[in-house]
Amino acid sequence: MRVNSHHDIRQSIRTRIESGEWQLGALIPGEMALADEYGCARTTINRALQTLASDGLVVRKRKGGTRVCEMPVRQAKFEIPILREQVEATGCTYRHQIMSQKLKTPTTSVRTRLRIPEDIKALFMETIHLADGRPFAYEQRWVNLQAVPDILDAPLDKLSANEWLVKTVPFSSGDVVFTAENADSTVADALQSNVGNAIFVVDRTTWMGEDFITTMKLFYRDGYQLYSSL
Amino acid sequence: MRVNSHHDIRQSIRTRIESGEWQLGALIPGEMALADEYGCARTTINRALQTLASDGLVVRKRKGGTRVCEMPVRQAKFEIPILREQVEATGCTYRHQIMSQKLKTPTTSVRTRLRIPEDIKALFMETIHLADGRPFAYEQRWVNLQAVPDILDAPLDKLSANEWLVKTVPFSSGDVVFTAENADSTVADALQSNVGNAIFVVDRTTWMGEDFITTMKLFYRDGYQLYSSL
DNA sequence: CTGGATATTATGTATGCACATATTATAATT
DNA sequence: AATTATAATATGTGCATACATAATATCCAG
Repeated sequence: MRVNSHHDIRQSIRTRIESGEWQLGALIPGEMALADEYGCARTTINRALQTLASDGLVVRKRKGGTRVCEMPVRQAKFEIPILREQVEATGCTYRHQIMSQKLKTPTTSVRTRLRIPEDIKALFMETIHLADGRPFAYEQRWVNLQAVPDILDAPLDKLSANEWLVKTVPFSSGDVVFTAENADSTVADALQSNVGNAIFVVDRTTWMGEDFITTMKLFYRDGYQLYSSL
Repeated sequence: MRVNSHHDIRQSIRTRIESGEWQLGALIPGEMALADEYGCARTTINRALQTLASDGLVVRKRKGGTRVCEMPVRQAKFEIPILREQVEATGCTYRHQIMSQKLKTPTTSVRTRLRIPEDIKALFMETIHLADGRPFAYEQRWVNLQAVPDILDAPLDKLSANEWLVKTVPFSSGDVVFTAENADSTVADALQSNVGNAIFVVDRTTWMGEDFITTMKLFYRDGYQLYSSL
């Protein structure tokens, strides 16, 4: 078994940090010293430490040396899956149903988010995503037609707007806001739930470079849980 | 300006991918070819590509070459801050108040989560976290005393259990579940809210190696938003 | 004592080289 | 034709080296 791979060394150093061998914020030995200790080249240690740094476990500074991160930031990470995949992952059959789809003048808030001029219309659509025929999530979406005019020709009954956009504009950036809201009658109706029920809501805006593409609000069915680990 | 750092090259390749120069799933030139094109060593290209791979932008396979990721996974990432910091980041003054704190026999569900034997008690506490004197979040927490007996000696009125645990067991792992719940009378009371209001809830369990340390449920005040970007 | 030039130091990065390893393509064998 | 060796190939990794860069320490002049 190779024992001098940057991989092994990284794991070893990680363990030593987590075991408390070096306190929070403490300076750990320099690359030369570690290379000596592990019997490898400085390059290898460097690589291991750089990885640990990008993982947020240590902080490195030229001349200052490497020290254990003072306040190890707990980062939760999770994937934002396409709804189809999210549903199919639970073993259910996915289907979606477009409730409405029309060109409308966006509200001021949407206009601001998507940087749409005042007199321009945008595509508004409501979709229900179903798992085994039961409502899984209700989606309200605005699409900026100036950014993606082609969506009007897309077969949105086959492929959800979400999927079409992911395929068409794969490398967009975005932001996400999670909230809890009480269902109003529209949402309760769409999800076959009751008015007032607590609904997990995801609000997402997506852009690519200068083009603001879409903003949507996703209301998950009662009891939905978003799981993550840290 | 240096133009041959792996950093620059990585950015360049990233841009070329995002611009669509190489389609989704397409094979991109080999390391040798790119090294030639950029006029640098293969090592440098290798490093740039490895970073891109760990970012999930490309997939690399020995002999298979490097290709643009078929299904670029959207990953949202966010930090789980200490409540004090979260409150102070909004410019408010943080204070917390312990409502109750006692040794109790945990419920079956908690016993399972924390791997506590049947006849052993655990520490249960309720805390209200305040921002400028107004309720910000209500916390229900169980602490496994077999894992961290010292918490009984901690000045929990000065330092919240959360902070004490982070300082004492800094490198623990955990999982997190986000949900929306309707406030019951206990929660509504603690948050000075109304029964039935939609509450954003975070449920978290933390362990370190084999030791299960704590599990807690955090009820945020009305209108709380968790923000993230992708 | 203070400000600023200078040396020192730990990490950052690029390179050439050698070899390892996984995977595919091809050839040899049954 | 199917199976099994073998070669070819792109990436993975380690090393020695050289130089770059940022931050600190030191020393010297005023």
